[in-house]
Amino acid sequence: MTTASSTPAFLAPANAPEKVTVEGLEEKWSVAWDEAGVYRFNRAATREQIYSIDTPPPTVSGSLHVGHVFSYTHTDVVARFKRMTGFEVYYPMGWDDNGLPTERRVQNYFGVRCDPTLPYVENYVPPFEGGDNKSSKAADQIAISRRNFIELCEKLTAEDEKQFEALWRRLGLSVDWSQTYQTISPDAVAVSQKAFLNNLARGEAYQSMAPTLWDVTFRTAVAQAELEDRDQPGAYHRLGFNGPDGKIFIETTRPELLPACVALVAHPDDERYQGLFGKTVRTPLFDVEVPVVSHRLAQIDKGSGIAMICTFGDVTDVIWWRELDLPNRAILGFDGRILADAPEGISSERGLEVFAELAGKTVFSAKTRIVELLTESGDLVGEIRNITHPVKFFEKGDKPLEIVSTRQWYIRNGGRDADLREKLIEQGKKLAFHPDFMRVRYENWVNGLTGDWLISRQRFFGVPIPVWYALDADGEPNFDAPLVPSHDLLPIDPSSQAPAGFDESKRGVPGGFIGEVDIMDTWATSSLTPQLAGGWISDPEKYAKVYPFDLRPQGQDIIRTWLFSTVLRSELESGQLPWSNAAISGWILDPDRKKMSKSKGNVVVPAEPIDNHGADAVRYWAAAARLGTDAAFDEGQMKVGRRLAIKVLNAAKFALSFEVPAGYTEVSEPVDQAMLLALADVVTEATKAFENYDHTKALELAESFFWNFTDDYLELVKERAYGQGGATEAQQASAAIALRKALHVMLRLFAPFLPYATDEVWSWWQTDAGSIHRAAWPKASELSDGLDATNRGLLAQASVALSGVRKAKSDAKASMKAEVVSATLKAPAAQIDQLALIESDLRSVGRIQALKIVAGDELELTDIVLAEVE
RNA sequence: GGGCGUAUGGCGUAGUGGUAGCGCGCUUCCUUCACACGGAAGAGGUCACUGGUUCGAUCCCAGUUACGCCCA
Repeated sequence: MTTASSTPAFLAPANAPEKVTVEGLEEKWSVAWDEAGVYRFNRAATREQIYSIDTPPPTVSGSLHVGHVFSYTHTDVVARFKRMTGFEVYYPMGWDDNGLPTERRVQNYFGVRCDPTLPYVENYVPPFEGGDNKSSKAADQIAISRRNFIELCEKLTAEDEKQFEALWRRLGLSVDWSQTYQTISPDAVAVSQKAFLNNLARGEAYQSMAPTLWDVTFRTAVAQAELEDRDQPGAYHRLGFNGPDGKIFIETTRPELLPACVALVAHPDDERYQGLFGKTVRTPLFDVEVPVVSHRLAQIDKGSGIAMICTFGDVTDVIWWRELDLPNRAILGFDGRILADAPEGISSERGLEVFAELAGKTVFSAKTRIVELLTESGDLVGEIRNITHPVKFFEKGDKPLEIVSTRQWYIRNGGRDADLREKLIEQGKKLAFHPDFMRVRYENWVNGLTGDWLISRQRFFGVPIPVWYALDADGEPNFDAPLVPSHDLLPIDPSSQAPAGFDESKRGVPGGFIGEVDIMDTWATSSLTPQLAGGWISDPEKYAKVYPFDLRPQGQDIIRTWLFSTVLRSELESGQLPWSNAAISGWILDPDRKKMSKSKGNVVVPAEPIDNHGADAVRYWAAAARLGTDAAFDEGQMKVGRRLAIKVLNAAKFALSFEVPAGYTEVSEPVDQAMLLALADVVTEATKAFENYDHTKALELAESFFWNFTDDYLELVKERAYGQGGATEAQQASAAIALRKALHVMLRLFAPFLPYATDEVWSWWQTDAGSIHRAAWPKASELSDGLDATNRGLLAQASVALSGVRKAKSDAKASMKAEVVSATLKAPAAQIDQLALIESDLRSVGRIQALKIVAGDELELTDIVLAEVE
């Protein structure tokens, strides 16, 4: 409460411009906020005073679309609310410049490619700059070192980052722009490597030689999280195997893997094959003896019920191979072509001949050829049946994944460890998801994990796995005991730096060492955004104050990747949740309810709606959609937002135009008190909604109050506020003070949504208070203290009466300013005394010369007699 | 095939176990002393479908259908 001696802030003299407009507010205020450091994080605050946000780093090599504007606005609204409620908000911005999109963009833009075996070149100048970003041929690209490649990446992404930042500033994100990070910066590499080395030291990271899902285009291993099933055309081929008692027919979609066949399998309960289990059959063409085995995963009703197991046609083959302890006769190379040498097992002259013919062929050509051969030999019987079936793809790839045996790095994620899985589920229960049902997606993913997290990638651009391997006297690497760097040397690149105790001359020679050439999955870095954003290595003091974070905003599509992997790394590293709240935004759909995506070509560039409608308007549209709910791109909503912003400016100018007669500080009139009491309820409810991460409801409450305020209250009291209609000075002052008090509160309720319009108005009269965005969030008690609660509801009654006047005039097609000679207000007996209190205001606004108030059933204005108009 | 979500006037959306709100659009009007980037009044909905619980269901339960997303 203000004391009697000081003038309350809302009574400060106001200086509104003659003509108000939303035009130009963005340029004016984004500069002003920056100069005043309104959003700068004050690191002197204690942990309890800090609200920290693990902001999603946008991919800078992609382009922004309105979906980004949508979800980042949701976060900003929360940040602004928290800042106003007294928190010191840590709201950094990251740039994701790691990964394949950037790699490809740099290749095409500069005409280079990365070869980590090459040495670094000082002051390197690329062959050209500004490629058209269409794919250039690998053969035309100049090979350069990893460090040079990364430097070019940083150069290119720095440009993108500037554009992104400019857009975010225009949108009004209250980010502290001195707190940014990049996922490919030396610090990010060091953070990723340190976390990895910790995982290794604790036994959570390990290597394994295993069949691995492999993308032949990108020539890299692919993790479970990057898989997707796509329906593909395929065909069943019926092949005859030579059994002890004649032909055994199997059906396969992959006849080209016949040389990799290691067994036939049927279900243990399948009557038809009981006699064959334990016996051997011979493969057609290749004459290899393979056993007939039983396994529960064999499907009785699929094809002939018996299938061939190959190394490896699909993930089921891997399970059979592992569980049944079968030999490995892999025939596919990393390039997706049939290997030059026949696998062990093929020994017949004809078998070797056939294999030699297939060697070097792609899977596709090999299939064509082997079908011809099988047809000639009569082993392929019946018609080839075309089908459509789901096939595993790398989500960024366009060829089906193959399975090859490779040495890879993994991090334990609970896929093979029930205890860890249980712990992760427990952590998920402790995390407050907004909306709550999103937790189920997390739990489904954790429970559906089938293996550990494969983190090594056979790419060049990214965070190197920071280990070396000692070479023995024969030059064979010892993979079981990797050599690791000490943490103070991070970041390191094992392909250009030597491990402790060696120098470069020992690289690749017997008794020397080799560096690991693989890099990490980009999620291995992204999963550490709390550590990156918080300064785990670079600023431990700050890190202690912001971690665990308070909020992780993100999209629903990356719950299984980003959210899960971050929870995992945090659990492994510190045994706690990385944040206490996860706010999940929905999708932006185009007006036809289709998800916006680049491939559909229906993307809206975010600068356009901001240009057309203004930042406040675009923010209004975004904020009107609840978390977790998809929203349509709706320019109509933006127009509504723009109208709201304009109305706020105009209503404020009007409300501030009424002078408060000197000496008065009280809101004495019942209807004025009623308005303030109603607003107090709005403050209570809106605050509650915000605290529940329901910004939409907070906006709705503020908005609907505001429109009532302008449409009814302002109309009702303006004559009195002007001092007309026989109002006393005290009555005039009551209205003028109430208007200012209400405005003072409403502006703050709108500030998170309409940062530009609200700060503009604030600056007209709250000149000593600084930006509204550092003002205190309103409290209900500011309004309701000292008021008579029995006046609550009076404004609603006045509105009903006011509607009656308007309807009568509208029906008569008369102006709202038409004179009314007489009218009768009927009201329930209990309300008559109350209504008498606003009789004067009602007569003023309605231009009613004589108003009778009588008892009736319900509140109603009747017997309206309009003055004669010539 | 499994999981999750959604279904409310032409469109976009709130909401509640007891007469269904709002915005856009539409119709009819009204200006210019805050706002025509405005204001007023009005028309328009059997709350997807089928059952169940209940005195009463748009809301709770079960099932169906459609759509979206995720997973297999």
